[in-house]
Amino acid sequence: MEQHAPPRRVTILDVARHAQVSKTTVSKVLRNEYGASPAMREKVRRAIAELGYRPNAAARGLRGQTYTIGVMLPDIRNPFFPDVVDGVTDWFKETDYQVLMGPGCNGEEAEARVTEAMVDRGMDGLILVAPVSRRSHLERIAQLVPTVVVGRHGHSAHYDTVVDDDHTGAALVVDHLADLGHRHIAHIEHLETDPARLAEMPNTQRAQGYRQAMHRRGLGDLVDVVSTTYTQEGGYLGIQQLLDRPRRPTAVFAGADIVAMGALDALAEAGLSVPQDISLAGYDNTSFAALRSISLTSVDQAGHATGSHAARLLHDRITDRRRPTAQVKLSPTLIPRRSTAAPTAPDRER
Amino acid sequence: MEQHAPPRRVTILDVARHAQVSKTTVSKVLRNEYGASPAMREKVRRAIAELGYRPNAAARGLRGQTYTIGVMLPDIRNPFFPDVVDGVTDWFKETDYQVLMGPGCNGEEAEARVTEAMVDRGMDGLILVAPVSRRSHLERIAQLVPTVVVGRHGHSAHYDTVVDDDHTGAALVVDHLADLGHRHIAHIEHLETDPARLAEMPNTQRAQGYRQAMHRRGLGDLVDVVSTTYTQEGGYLGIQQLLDRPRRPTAVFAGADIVAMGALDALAEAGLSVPQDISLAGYDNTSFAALRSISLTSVDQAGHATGSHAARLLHDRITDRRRPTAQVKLSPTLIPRRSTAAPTAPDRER
DNA sequence: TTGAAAGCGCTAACAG
DNA sequence: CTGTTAGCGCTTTCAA
Repeated sequence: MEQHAPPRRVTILDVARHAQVSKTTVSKVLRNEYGASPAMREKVRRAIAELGYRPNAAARGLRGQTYTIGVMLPDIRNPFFPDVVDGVTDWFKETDYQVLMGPGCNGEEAEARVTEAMVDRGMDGLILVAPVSRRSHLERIAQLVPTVVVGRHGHSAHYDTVVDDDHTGAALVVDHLADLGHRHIAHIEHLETDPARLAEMPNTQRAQGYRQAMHRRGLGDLVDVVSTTYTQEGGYLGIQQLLDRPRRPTAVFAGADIVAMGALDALAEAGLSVPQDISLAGYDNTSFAALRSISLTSVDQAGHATGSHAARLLHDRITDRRRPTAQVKLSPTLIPRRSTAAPTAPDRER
Repeated sequence: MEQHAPPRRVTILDVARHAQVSKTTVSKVLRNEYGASPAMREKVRRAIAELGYRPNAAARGLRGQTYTIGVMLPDIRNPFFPDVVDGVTDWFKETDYQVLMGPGCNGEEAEARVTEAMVDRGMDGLILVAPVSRRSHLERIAQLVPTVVVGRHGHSAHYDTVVDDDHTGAALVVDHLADLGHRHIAHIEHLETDPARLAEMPNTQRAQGYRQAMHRRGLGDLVDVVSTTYTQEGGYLGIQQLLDRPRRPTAVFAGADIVAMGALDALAEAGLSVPQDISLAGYDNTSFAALRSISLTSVDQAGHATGSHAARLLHDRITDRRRPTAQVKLSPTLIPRRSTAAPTAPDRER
């Protein structure tokens, strides 16, 4: 017989009654806690299955944990982030935790809103991917709830970090291009003005790595940086500026694949072909870089590994909140493709 | 003097005491409910600000609402979905609701896990984007919590739907290609085997729309469908099969932009250029279709509008759960680009 | 219009 | 090992 009354949700008390035990025992079985005999466990398990019981997360949260992990993403359009998210969710897949994501939120205000909302909802841990918020806000959040910050250099006493070695990644690109014979290698960077964030942002590290590598290769005089943003439009504008130079670069290192996309647009518009007229490299090794019709040389950041490291660190911190913080730095690798080649007219003058 | 003790969170009771009113009054002000004088409201507002009070969502959820909307996405890698998410979040921006997303989960099992988790967390409403779960599961969820299903045809008594008119969208592509002079127009579809879902899936509608339009244009004999999947690889394999045909098509309608991406790969590999040797059209009008180096003719689905319609419907349903369900169908538009052109060797033989 | 008090479903002390 | 009981922070009757 179907019940047409509003189907009140099964509670822990229903399970207890059905299994003829106390709420406490059911609760213990639920959390795999010590203090329930195998016989009891079995009875409870059966009752849970028979009644289709599911614990109410809000009620749990009021006393203990919510078994929820919040992941804040800066921009879901950037195809690098799905890899990180996959790394996180795969790691937590085997646990009782559920991962929920805060919607793409570039900007301090939006970030604050999302992180506060996650704290309000009693999430057990937060993973903040490439946040742009000022340091003090990150610290404050981390003091309220276990937090791991991904993609931001520098270290904190309150949160763990996972970053890619952007400095080295940039050097990989410069070395690759220099090895091909390029000398005038330009870089399109994301302009960071806020001094508080400056040193911590990956874009800064990449620009710095570029400069240092250029000097190391004896190309210090040819350092040529255009400041725009890590967006498609930024790449488009960046190329326009570079093409206005009295001496055009023979190769361009775009700080992100998305920038390279816009750069490709601008180059096509200018009637220049890649890599014949100019070599182009990106950063992030997104799936679009791999497209045969684009075939963009790029730096692979191991997004999946980044995500699983972050997940593991977060889990450790949830388990022991006073453990000293850790900083994980992952090494990127260069993926050479057809968008980079030796310069046709050897750039030997100077 | 800084307090170094564990900073217990400010509760509604603290606010009440500080404002010298009752918890009830504070609660009413919080929810903008009727029954508090302007003077009281002001006092409470000030106390909230001074104490930096934020309501505990878990506690609220135990009695009333959690002010949380869950959005389930099938695959965050598909660049169409960010538009929908933006539409949703933009709509809810002005409200007290917070949007949280379930991580990309292709497959019934993963979908069930995420939706159940959202129900467990007492979310006030769910938006399921292009779910693959069987109908009965969707109905069950919708009976537990207000739900809007996006991107799935057919209608339900329990949930509202927002879909794009995929049938018409496919026809737009066929007409466009036929107008250009193409006759042998092939289609790469996503194979759907489950009869329970068959008619409801957008991919089915697109294939059907393609067939019908071909007949309408008197090209019924030339209908040519390859069944793979809506993935990059699906597009790659699809082209390989089409090129093996005794008579190759002069134009290909890929069921999704992501499929067209893979198709471009396969075409490049085969040494064929687009649109000189073959015309190619996609579906979704993702930002990558717009890239000048790709310039893919595609169908725009108005993802942002889809999202905001879904948000509005959900909000309406949360307000009145017994309102009859609504089905919103949005009209797609064709965005012609350089990947489609008149066939070079007119396909006039028959 | 205001406030006192009773829960919501669960976990954590503590008693048996 | 098991059960009783007291809250967690909020909303919601229901009196005053």
